[in-house]
Order: sequence, then structure tokens, then C-alpha cells
Amino acid sequence: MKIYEKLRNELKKRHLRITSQREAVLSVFLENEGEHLTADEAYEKLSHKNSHISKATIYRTVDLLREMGFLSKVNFGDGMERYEVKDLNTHQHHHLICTKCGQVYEIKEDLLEEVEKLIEERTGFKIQDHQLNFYGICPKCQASKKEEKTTEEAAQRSIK
Amino acid sequence: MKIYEKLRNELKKRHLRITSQREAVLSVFLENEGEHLTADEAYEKLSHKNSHISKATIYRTVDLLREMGFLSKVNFGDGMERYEVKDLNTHQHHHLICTKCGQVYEIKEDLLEEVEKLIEERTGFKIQDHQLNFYGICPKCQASKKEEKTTEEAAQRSIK
DNA sequence: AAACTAATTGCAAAGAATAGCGAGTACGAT
DNA sequence: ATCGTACTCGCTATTCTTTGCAATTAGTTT
Repeated sequence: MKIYEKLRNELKKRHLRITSQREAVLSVFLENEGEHLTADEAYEKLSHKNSHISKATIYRTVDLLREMGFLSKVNFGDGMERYEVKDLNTHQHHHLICTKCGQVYEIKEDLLEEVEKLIEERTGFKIQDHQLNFYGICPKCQASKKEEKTTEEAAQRSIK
Repeated sequence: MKIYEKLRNELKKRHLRITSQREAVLSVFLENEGEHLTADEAYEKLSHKNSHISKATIYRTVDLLREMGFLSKVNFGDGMERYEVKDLNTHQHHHLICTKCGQVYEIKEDLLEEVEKLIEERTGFKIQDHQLNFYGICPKCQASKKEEKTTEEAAQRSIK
């Protein structure tokens, strides 16, 4: 089933409405898969294209899409909430974040299935999801240790 | 070595200054160990006690304390940055967050040492830290499934 | 202990993110 | 096709967090 069709079904199921704004917001994330956009970045991308959608609506919509399972919220510690398309077919994946340059790498394997089971047994929680971030220095920044990377991008994305 | 002494040493090492504000902010977190205060909550606690310290200073100071390793930043997906005392003696620990009532449980074991090693070998990253959150339904909320918990606290803390 | 230098603070302003509200609109019922 | 309900949008106001700047203060030097 196509994803927009899925969106419509999911909205109907919840007695919510199918609007152009909701489809447009989802489309931005689909067109930028692999990136981790903030609500604000999504707003910018939409402004450059077709529609003008207010920021308030973007914020509300990304949160709705998350609630419906189309997006996941990720937080890399840079002070902004980011969202990525949740690929329903693949395993959960994790992020590896360079604290020097801000670059984000993906780790495809889940690796936590056993840990999760263990915790469920021990605590009685019913686990629905997890988020795992690793922070460290990427190979590039290890190599250029001394030359103080301070490009604007690096400064912007540096991890607090 | 006592922790305030440690703070002073660390500040000296960095040619930063020992101020009453910095000690006061650290003290709030020490007095509320086990909780996960936001900068704003720390501000409130300080206001109720002795000193009036401006919010800007609190925000700057928690970030400095994090940078120096006294606090860790944790994010439970409720839209606020929280901080907790980093116990230098114990292992890394994780959080188990109920998406219904917002209650946060701690998981003491690290459980990720092997995973971390594996990733370092595979990617060349030098890993410094990680953060792992599990989201699920706590035993209490599983029991009271139908009765729609909507107390103010639950609403406030509910996870987006 | 007085003077000097640079870090730190608090204020106020700027920037994010969220919430409230009236106008507009989707969509089921007529 | 039209009507009516209540969901949704965009605007504005509010809240939370960060930044710029001038005044103050810690800590070193003389």
C-alpha cells in the first residue's frame, strides 16, 4: 500500500481530516529521507517549494505524524527536536553522533532485542520503543585533532 | 575527594572562576539526586531557598557543569532538556519511561559494553558516551488500561 | 592592599516552540 | 447539492531558552 493512502486511512480511522497541509508535510520528509529535519527546516523547505504553511501547523503536524507512526522523533542533544521517516519494514536503527563536527551516522542493526526482553521480564514494563544514541569522535575529526574545526556548520551543529 | 573541591579544581584547570552561583547550581542537583530537573525547575528550587540567580545564569551553568562532567543531559521526549548528577563511580544507566503517566524508572546495568566495542571496531568512531531510553507502558498503567488516566500531572508529563 | 585583566552575571532583547482563538473548511448527514 | 458540525488552519500571544552587552567581580600582579 502506498504511504499517502496509508496516511489517509490512518486519518479516517481516527476521525481526523485529510488536508493538503498534512500530505505536504509528510512529503517533505519523504523527499529528504536520510536527513533528520527539524520542524523549522521542514517549514523552510516547504516555503521554497509550493505551499506556504504556517509554522504552528508544521509543529502540530509533525507531532501528529509521529503519533500515527509515520515519523520518529530523534534528539541528538543539539537543542532541537528532529524527525525522520519511520521505515516500517526495517529494524529499529540507532545514531552515532560526532561531538566535534555534528555529523550523524546511522547504525542499521537493532542489537537490543535481548536487552529489551530482559528488561520486560524484570520490570513488568511493556516496551514499545527505544532510542539509542552514541556520542563520540568520528574518524575524520580524530585525524584532524589539532586543527580546530570551527566552520560555521560545525559550530552550528556542535553537540551540547 | 569531595565534589565541591572537585568542582573548584576543575574550574581552576580551565581558568574559569569559582563563583557562588556555580556552587549553588551544583548543590540543587546534589540535593535532588534521583530526580531529573530542568534548568527551569532548578531555578525554582533556588528561588525558594537562598539565592536569587538569574535564569540565564542557570542555563549557562547547567551546560557548563555538563561539559565538565558533573551533570548529564537526558531527554525523555517531553520537550524539555533535563539534567541529572553523573555518578562517576557507577556504571552508565538507562531510563525506562512510561508513555502514559510519564513516570521514569532507572535501569542500573549498562548492558552495552559489547555493543559499543563492536561499533567502534566497525566504524572507527571513538565512542565517549551513549544515551538509551526505553518507552513503554508501566505495570500500573497496564492494570488501569481503561480508566483513562488524565490527572494534571500525567497530562503534563505525557510523552510526545 | 590597590590596580589590572578578563571572566561572569543580570538585564533585556532575540529566537524557538507551544497554545488559544476566531475564521475557514472537510466531510457526513440531509 | 446543500447544510451543519467540529476539526483544522493561521494569526497572535505566551512560554521556554539563548544571546548580546554593560556593569560587576574573581583572581592575579605589582
